Amino acid sequence: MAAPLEPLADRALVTPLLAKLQTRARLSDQDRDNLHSLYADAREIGARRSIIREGDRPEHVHLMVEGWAARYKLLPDGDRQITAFLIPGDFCDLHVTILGEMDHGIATLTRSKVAFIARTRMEELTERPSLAKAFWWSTLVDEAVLRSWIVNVGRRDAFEAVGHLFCELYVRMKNIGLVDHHRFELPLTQEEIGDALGLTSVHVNRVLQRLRSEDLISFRQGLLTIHDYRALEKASGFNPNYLHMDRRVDTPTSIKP
Amino acid sequence: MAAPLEPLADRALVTPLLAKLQTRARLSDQDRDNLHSLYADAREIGARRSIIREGDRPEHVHLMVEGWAARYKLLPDGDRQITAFLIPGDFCDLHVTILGEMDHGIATLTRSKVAFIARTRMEELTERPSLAKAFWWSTLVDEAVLRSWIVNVGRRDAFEAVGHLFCELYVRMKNIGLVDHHRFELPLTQEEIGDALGLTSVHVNRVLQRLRSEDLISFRQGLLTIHDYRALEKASGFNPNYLHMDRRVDTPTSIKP
DNA sequence: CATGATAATTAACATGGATTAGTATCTATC
DNA sequence: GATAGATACTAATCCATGTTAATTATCATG
Repeated sequence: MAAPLEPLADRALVTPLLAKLQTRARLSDQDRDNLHSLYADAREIGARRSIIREGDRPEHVHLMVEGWAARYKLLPDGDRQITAFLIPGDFCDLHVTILGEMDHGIATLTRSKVAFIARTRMEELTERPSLAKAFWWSTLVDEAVLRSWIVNVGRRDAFEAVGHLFCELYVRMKNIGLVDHHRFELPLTQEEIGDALGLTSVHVNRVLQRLRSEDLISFRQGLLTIHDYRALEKASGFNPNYLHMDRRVDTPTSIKP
Repeated sequence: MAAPLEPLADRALVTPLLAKLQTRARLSDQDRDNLHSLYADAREIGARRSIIREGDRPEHVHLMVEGWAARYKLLPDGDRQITAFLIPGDFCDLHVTILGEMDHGIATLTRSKVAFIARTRMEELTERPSLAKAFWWSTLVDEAVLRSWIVNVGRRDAFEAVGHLFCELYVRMKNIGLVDHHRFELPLTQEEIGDALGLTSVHVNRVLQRLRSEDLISFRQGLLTIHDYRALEKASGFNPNYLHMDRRVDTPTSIKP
């Protein structure tokens, strides 16, 4: 339960999780209080640290508060395939209660803040239909993103795939208020980008050069600027419909991180 | 509501849906009756017919009763990426109520029987916690399968990818009682296999030849026989853990289709 | 500021799978 | 059982991406 005397200021605060869930769901003040209470046990985790491993049966649900993490699977030969990038407001393992055992691992990419939420607390929350529905929506969008990644890896060439990934991350980051003037933190190495798209870091490098030479982006020191979003969208065949946000991407939002 | 005088014989019948959901969930007789009632409005659909298209806001949830279908996305250049094969017992679009608009299409591959279920009926059913949980489990497994496909397309070579797909379909078909002596109906053209794995039909053909020449499979006239499952599993790096079935794959089951 | 660690870049070469263009075989239909 | 349309199979060529490895840039830190 949330503390009884939650200050109003806290209610005004829009966390990434809240921003994300409000994309589609209408949430009451009490829903918001409940969501804020999830941050109670937020822990700092260093960069490149494991959050959960394949085979684990974790006691907690994990929620990204700050920083980036990746969901990945390892192959027998040591290759790694990243299947999702997790940004603030994303749950790492909403499902683990039902599936039992993790079939993949999750690790931070940057120094992060991760909220640990007891499974029972999660179950309490999902008894509220509004929150259950909001979480359900969020899971379904995750699924739609996975489908889109299959297309990216299966049918787009490297140039399109990188462009598409950048468009997706731009929209997702914008949705939680973390884009400023077409610019956002993208703390990924070229190898990590390659591990997400089934490419080598060498080839990712080639593609990035081309994206820069065509004046579509700047990308240095973990900051990505998209100079011409429409052109990038077109060059990569990006259509944001699968992210299921009603808001127009270009509408400025007043979300504060 | 199920008919009040459902004959007992019907209760004994194990449909693919029931077989699948019982993999993990314990279901009461009433749950089963409710599930059987979903088949009330089952319609025949010819091969290669659209079930839903991208952009649709369907009135019904669709459930595969017989036959095969595919979930796919089309690219601007006309390329197609299949993101899932749907077999009996699979829901096509459990999510559409919440996401609103389809971000991909679904079409039959063979002549099929598809149950049409009113959205309101679905909502009634999910008020039963046992069924809500069973559906939730099924959605999460679908998500795990998507992750696995990303690995398949992103990191495995064509030979491994085809082998991996065959292993997955073998386990899924076995789970709903449609495998007989390591042999099951796989009514996919080489082009459809390619569209699922990001390969051309020409290359799929080469891979199939190799799988045959290594005595791993037979595949003709829509029937796949896996001669050496363990070897195929090994050659393709298949690990069934992501399908989250407790049952051992090799345990014979008594399910009748 | 020297030291190492990590990441980005470049280059030379190798290759898996695409492309194209067939031929052969199957299946359905009249 | 003749015909047409799908599907399966084969072969030659090409290119996007992988591989390997060396060089440079960037970053953290004692």
